[in-house]
Amino acid sequence: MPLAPPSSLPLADDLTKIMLTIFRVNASLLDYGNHMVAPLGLTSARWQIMGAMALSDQPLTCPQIADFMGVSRQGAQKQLHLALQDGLVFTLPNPGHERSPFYRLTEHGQTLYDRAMRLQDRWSRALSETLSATELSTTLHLLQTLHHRLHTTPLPTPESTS
Amino acid sequence: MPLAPPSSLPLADDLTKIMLTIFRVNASLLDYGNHMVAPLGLTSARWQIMGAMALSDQPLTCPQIADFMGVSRQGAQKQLHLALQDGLVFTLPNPGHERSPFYRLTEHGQTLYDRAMRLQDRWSRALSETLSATELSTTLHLLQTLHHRLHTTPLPTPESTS
DNA sequence: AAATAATTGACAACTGGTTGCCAATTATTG
DNA sequence: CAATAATTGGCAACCAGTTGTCAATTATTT
Repeated sequence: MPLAPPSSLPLADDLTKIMLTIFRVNASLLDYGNHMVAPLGLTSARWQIMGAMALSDQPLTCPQIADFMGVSRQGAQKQLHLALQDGLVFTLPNPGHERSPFYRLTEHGQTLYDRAMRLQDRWSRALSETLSATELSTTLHLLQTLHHRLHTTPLPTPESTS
Repeated sequence: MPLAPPSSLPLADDLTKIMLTIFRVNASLLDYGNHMVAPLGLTSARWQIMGAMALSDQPLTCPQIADFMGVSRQGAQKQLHLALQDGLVFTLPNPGHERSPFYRLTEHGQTLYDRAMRLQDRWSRALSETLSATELSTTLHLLQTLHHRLHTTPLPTPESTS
């Protein structure tokens, strides 16, 4: 996905440029997200895993959180351990599974999450202020179909010399 | 940047959703890129750094490559060392700087890069086939302005209780 | 009920990126 | 020309994520 070769097809060419821009925007978003919640003592990763618990009415286990975040089980586990250490989260015994407890936000964690959410809200508003509504919804739509297509379009193989 | 809280403003709401989708698409792209070039013995990171050298007519130093990639100097350095070990790249003495050599693709590296480029081209075509041209260009445009706005919109601070 | 399969957490190793510090080189300035 | 500042590479530590292996628990099948 890295660099933009001049393709013959304008469609594919635009798509390649979109890919590259997505990489850059993704990096910027992570970066700015990190800076934004840093004053709260949070990181983007910490914030994100807190979101899984904040948005669920039921207490969640680690694998459930991983699924929700679209991340590996061990990735979620790592962040949960760190969140435990940070006092953002505590465990509840899971009657259905001895070794796999539920995780919930502590009061402190909930407070920090709420403050992070307010920051995100203001940031989003500021950023979206001068953007066109139709462009925004078109973009959202295309990104979603792109995401879907990514999971259904087979990868080209080096063998096939089409 | 993590999760989508119901915002009152539809614009900001869409933007938040776009952010989340960007994260997912970004992850998918990296993932698929890695799978695509894996048969060539490459990774996305290796491929990307090769692109910097392939697309430049002049030989480049590590800091130049880092700039081009939008990555830290040490990040580029790491990949260059690995690319050296892999025989994808070799160094040329830099008359202007004793310790900072030029890097260039080896023949093998160039061959692999060309093959990766052909894969990327076919992949892009396949992916873009059913997408609308206007949606693509609108999306590209919005992502680019978003990227730009990210670097000009100040972060909200926890203090300001707007 | 017992054997087998799937889920789960701990641990370790790895990729890819960051930052910070140091020493060497190069550039700039006085 | 000498002092100082900036650039550069090497090294180490760190963050965030992945995969793989192992043992323990839970689910399923026979």
